[in-house]
Amino acid sequence: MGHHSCCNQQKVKRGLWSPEEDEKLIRYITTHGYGCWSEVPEKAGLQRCGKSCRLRWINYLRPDIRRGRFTPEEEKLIISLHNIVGNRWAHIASHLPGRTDNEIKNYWNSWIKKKIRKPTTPPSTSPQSIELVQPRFNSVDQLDAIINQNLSTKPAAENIFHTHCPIFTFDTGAGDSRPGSSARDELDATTLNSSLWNPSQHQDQALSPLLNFSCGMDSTYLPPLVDGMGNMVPMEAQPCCVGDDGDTSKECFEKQELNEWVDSQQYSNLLIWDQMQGSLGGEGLLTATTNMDSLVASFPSSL
DNA sequence: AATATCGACAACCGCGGAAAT
DNA sequence: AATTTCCGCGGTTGTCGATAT
Repeated sequence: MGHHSCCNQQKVKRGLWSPEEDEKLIRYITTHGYGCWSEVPEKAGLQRCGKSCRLRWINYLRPDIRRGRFTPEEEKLIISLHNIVGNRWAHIASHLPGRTDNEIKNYWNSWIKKKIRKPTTPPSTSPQSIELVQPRFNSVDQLDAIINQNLSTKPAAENIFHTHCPIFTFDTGAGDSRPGSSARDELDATTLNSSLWNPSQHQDQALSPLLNFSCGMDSTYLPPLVDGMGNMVPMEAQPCCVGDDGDTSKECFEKQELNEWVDSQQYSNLLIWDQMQGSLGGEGLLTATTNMDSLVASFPSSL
């Protein structure tokens, strides 16, 4: 009974690692590599269970670990990813080189505490980073459900970026989506700028599709436009999710540009949600979701 | 000045599923 | 084919110096 625990040896040390233990583990892993954690303790001369060794190496000792405070870019990415995939820390960490799931999880939890501590903080005094996590339009639960369902029905999908469901944000034109700006330049440099998707078709810059998670992101976060065989898949043959970064989208919405754009698209499925409150304090689409809700509600349950 | 609380970080635990036997 | 072992993940607790009471 209870023998399934990994730490059932007689002499198992627990708690914080000493420098000597670190030394032993580093020496062993750097010379032998790792493949079987369960045999590491014995071979490295450590009174630990393999699980503890793995954790220590992955989260602290491995050479390519990245330390220090999160950069603003990393924070934004964490928030954006969490908005979509929730508490999938390992998945989020996979998009932040050198960061571990544990670190991100700790960071998020302490952040949430901060947020809960002062639920009614005046905007003038609240840090911007806290404003950024103010979500989002009221059907986000539906969004999560749809995305989760989509993930679970695609066996090869490791994460959302490896599904056949591209996710885009579009900026509404106040800033980086202007022609010649960095975001547009970045867009043009990606595979999105192909015969399948021509940004120049969208003369209204307010509706130009951008990379995931607002402006300035690395192109590696682009969802693939290939199927499982490596063949290009026409955009209109794929389900598509579109998000907005929120800065000036209310204005866009009021001008009906968004609805017109949506109507003009040929995606088999189109989902729109408000990704986060804009950095400029814009109210985003979450304040005008009449069409959002109907869009979501009209989704085929198979998606 | 002593103690309680906080916050950032480190580590542990059980679980589900993969891999091995 | 069934059972055991192992691995990775996410929730949770532990540690300890800093800060507040």
